Amino acid sequence: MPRPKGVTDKLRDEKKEKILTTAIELFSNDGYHNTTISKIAQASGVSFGMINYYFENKDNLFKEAVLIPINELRKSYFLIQNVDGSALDRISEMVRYQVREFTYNKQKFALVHYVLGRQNSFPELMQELFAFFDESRDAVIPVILEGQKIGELDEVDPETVFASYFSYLNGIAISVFDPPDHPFWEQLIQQGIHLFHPIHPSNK
Amino acid sequence: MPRPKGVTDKLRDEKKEKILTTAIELFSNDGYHNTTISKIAQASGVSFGMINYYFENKDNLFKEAVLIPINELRKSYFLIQNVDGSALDRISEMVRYQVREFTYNKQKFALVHYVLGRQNSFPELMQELFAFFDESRDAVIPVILEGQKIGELDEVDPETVFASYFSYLNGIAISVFDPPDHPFWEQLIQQGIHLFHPIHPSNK
Amino acid sequence: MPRPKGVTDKLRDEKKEKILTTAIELFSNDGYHNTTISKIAQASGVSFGMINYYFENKDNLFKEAVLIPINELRKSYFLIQNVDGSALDRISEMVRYQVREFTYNKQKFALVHYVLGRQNSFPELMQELFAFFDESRDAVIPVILEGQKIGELDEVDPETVFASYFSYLNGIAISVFDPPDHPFWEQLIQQGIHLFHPIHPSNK
Amino acid sequence: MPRPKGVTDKLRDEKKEKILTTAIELFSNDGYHNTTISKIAQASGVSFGMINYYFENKDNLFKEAVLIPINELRKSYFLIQNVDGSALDRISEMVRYQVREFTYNKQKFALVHYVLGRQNSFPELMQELFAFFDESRDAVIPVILEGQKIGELDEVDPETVFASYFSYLNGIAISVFDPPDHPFWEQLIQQGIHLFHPIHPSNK
DNA sequence: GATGAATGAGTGTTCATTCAT
DNA sequence: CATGAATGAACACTCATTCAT
Repeated sequence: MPRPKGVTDKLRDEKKEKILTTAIELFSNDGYHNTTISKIAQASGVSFGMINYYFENKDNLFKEAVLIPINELRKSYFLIQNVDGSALDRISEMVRYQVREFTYNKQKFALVHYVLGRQNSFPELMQELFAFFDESRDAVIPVILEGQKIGELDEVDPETVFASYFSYLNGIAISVFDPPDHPFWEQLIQQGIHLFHPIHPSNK
Repeated sequence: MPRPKGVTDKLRDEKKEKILTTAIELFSNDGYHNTTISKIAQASGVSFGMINYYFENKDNLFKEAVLIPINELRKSYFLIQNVDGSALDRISEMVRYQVREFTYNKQKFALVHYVLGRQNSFPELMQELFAFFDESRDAVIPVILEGQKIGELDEVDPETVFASYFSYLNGIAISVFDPPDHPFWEQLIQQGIHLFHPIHPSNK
Repeated sequence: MPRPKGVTDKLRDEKKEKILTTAIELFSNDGYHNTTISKIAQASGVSFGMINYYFENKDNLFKEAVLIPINELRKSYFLIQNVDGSALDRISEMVRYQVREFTYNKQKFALVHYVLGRQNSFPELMQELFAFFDESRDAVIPVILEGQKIGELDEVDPETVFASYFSYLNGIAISVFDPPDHPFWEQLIQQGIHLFHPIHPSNK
Repeated sequence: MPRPKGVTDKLRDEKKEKILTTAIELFSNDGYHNTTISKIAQASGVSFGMINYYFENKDNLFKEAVLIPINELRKSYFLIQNVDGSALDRISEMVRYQVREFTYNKQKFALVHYVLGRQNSFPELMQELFAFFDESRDAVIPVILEGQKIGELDEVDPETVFASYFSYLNGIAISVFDPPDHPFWEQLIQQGIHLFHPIHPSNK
């Protein structure tokens, strides 16, 4: 008697999940080519035939794997919309949250940077990343404008502010190696906020 | 009659040079594994066998190739020491120069970021990069301190300032895609300087 | 209440039948290796697992599939024994019938020729084909002898005549590509009869 | 010092030749899929890497292999044009030569029949085979017409005669298994000639 | 009986490395 | 020095077969 549909689906999803988690880890540590399908299979406790069974081929697996951190990042940008407080408060909250995210999940985002560095090899994923950038910008710029209006932020071109912050985030992800809870990160958070040109009370 | 020693050496160096230039281009465009030795041979007009003759093996070639942009970056940081003007002037000059460098030679630095993303695969190069970071910091921090002393810069921890600027530079290299001469870059330069906390005359 | 034996058997046979029909089509169009079990399953609307359940393994399925056209051919040769008319009439009838068969079912016989071309791979099926040849010869030669006796056919070695006709049939099956109802086929039928050396009235 | 060009080329051609001969044998005995590249490599005393080096991929090797017997057949048809004697003499000579060829090189032609049976899989080779059929027809039909004109042959549609002879040849290649020098072949040659409708002296 | 998930042997292909010339 | 032919390890992918449910 064949397994009932629901059970199969759940098993399937759990297994896919496990494979993807492992794949993200290996792909970001070792790169696309040094990560073989059988390594992923072994590390995720699945027979290597199943990888192709679930993901069709290695490229597909890679794409699905990269989309996961991209979508997590995606969510993080919208945090700014669902938080109480003034514009600057919300920006600070977002920066703090994202820097932490990037810190604690360095590896995961390494995968995104891998794609950024191999634009020619993954055009579809690049599209996804561009779309992600646009969405993020559209989420953040209104808050910047609001902050400038109420005098919390200096009037600097919001596009520039956002692009520089976005770059900064990516930059610390690839070039800072301090361990997650090091106090240094708090200072990097402050520098991130600083890119938004907050007006200090004493300067008002 | 054998060629005089000097002439042979020069030929040899020119050929190595040519191979390395080509290798940097291919490695950064296509990644380590998609760049085959025979592609490099063909693109640099050198016979296939010579590449191994000159560089021992592919890994060596890659390492030598990556060291070139690293060393160019290295030089660029010391610019700050050989320029006239106040601390802030020198910092501004350096930021402007480096942002331009990163912009015009995006590809070349992509190679460095490739290594940053593959720490496990290239431990020796990582050492090189860490050393480079330290040297750069040691070159820039005295100028920051000087600027703070003479009241050009707000007193923010210099280590933090440098690390954030360094990250910012890398970040724009991987995530900004505007063409080199786009006016947007000027604004990104300003944001770079802003990370050093210059005190605006009006605030003084 | 279990199904009555007869009903189950019938279902089973219908399913096997359906699988075999599909298998013949796919095997002859695409060859043994390009025809996968799951393609057969899908095309015949049977679940993947059932194919192995019914046929044990792929090789068995192939063998059973090839036997079907062989047995159809087998029947066609005996037609000659159950037809009225003179020896030449019966030969003519057989040739016409068989050429048509080969024409209309080119695909089906392609499977037999596939085996003929892969003798080493299917020794058992080759035995079957040799047996078939012998049976066919034994059915046809008496009629040839009869025709020669009554002066309808020239006295040529009946073994030779049969072997050449048999080859001719196979030959047109693999090398003539005109569509089934093309008038050209009638002329090929005449050439088939000609191999039996009929004595034309005018020559008598 | 690199090998002189001529020497390399000769070595290369000899090796390609050896590989092709082996490939023809294996492909015709075992079919496309049961013949692995490493089997070919082993049987021809070449490292398996060389096969891809010389032939790019398995498909190409197969194509080159099939073209060899096709081109040999091609030549054999033109024999008819370069032989002395009456039309019937020349036809007889051709039939004898070709039947022998097919007999002695059964294996080699099996490859051609393999392609004939897998039309969908090898469309380019099918084009080649159709072209070959047309060329052969164009070589033989004038001789048939000549024979009919001078009263050596009965006036039967030359297209039909040629097509039936062509089929006959292919048919004996796939369905007659007597060893090459068996006297039976002589009789099969006679049946081949018979398809051209020679007028026997006694009937004239 | 019936299903399709799971397994892993087998193959084509790529490519770094070696080495004869 | 220079060349490119030769080798074979390594990998992605396919698919027949098994078997739990």
